[in-house]
Amino acid sequence: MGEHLTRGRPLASSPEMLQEAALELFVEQTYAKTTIEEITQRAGVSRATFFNYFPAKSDVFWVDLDDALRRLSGVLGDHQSVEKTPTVGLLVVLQGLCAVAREMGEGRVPLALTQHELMGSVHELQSSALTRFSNQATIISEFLQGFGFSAPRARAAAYASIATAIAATQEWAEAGTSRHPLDTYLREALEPVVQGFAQE
Amino acid sequence: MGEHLTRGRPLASSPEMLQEAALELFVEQTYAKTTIEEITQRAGVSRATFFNYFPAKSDVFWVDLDDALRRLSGVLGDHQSVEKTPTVGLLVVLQGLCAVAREMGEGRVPLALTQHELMGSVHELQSSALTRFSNQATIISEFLQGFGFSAPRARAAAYASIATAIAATQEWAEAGTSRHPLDTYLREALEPVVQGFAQE
DNA sequence: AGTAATTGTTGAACTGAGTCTAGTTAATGT
DNA sequence: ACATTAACTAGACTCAGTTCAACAATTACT
Repeated sequence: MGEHLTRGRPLASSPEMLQEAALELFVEQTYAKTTIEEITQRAGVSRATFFNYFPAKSDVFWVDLDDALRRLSGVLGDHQSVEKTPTVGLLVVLQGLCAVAREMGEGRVPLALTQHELMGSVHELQSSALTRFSNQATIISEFLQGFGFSAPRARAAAYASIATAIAATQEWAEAGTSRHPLDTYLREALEPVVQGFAQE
Repeated sequence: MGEHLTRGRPLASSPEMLQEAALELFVEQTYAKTTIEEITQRAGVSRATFFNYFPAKSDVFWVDLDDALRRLSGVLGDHQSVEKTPTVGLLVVLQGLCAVAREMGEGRVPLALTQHELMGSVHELQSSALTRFSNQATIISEFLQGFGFSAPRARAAAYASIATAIAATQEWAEAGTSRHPLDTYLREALEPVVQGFAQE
């Protein structure tokens, strides 16, 4: 009995536990004033252990969004379409974004989206945000190259799509609770980008 | 004699001096391994003084680009056009970007552009990059609102334009020395964005 | 049962950015 | 001279993130 699924000493915590502890503290006393020490104390582990679960304090901010972005990558990776034209590529990206956005509406909404004002003030969050942008851009850019985009144009289209999606998401976040679902905002904002990069 | 233009103790250094010292060190031993202590030592002032000239170490990386961005803001701010339509607004932004890019070709090229690989690895640079993005986005967004864009669409267009300009600039930087001027890259990359957001 | 291998936890020391403050220095103005 | 202004400096401090060696808890093998 007591058989674990893995070898070695079992984990004393989990990303979820740490995230929960962190979120409570962020709410109580803001992100900036919360130290890793406090987070790990509340979760019942030591400071050093934090870094077994997250590479940086800012990453607890992104757990849910990172999930969503992984799902998006999955959707794009799995996609099998007959017609490999630029237009189709762009539409698949748009559909993927919207699908992920819709799923999110049902589950919990990433902190990174609800608290996006913090991006303006907290350096660590800015840094971690750009990392996400960059990673997604690479994925989408490679995806689009599979649909006949040249490398430069794929990069441009990927950057534009993500940036526009962020703009839309910020509008959505700022609109408060009484608003349309996120994917409506995404579709409306991205329409010109898809149009523009589809031509020719 | 010896009259200064200002009261009080005269400055012992300047942003340019510090930038120069910093650049030498960055080249000699990389950005990450260069400490503020070393930079100020080479410039002949104390560590604390560094923060009289720059809010953060990463800012020495941006001096030239910040200049360029200020010129862009100037161009947009000064602009007086008869026709205040969305299309014109977008074209003015594009022209502004290209003008600034052309001027840059003649002067010194910002470190932030030539060393953009570093953005991938150095947290502080990522953070400072996003700050610039955000500031420019606000400026361009407000500018576009003056041309009949709704606030959400202005934000989307601003984000898309800047992101695409960055994509183009990265292509240009990676193309090495034998390449077309930057503004050619910008025009080509931004054409779809302008097209897309110009349509009604 | 004993022991090796594996994996996670912990404390401790360290680096370096950024903040803050109290005290000093060099200029101008009166 | 002396007051005022503004910059410089040294030092202490906080905290994120890194590194490492010691230790603890589990499974696997014999």
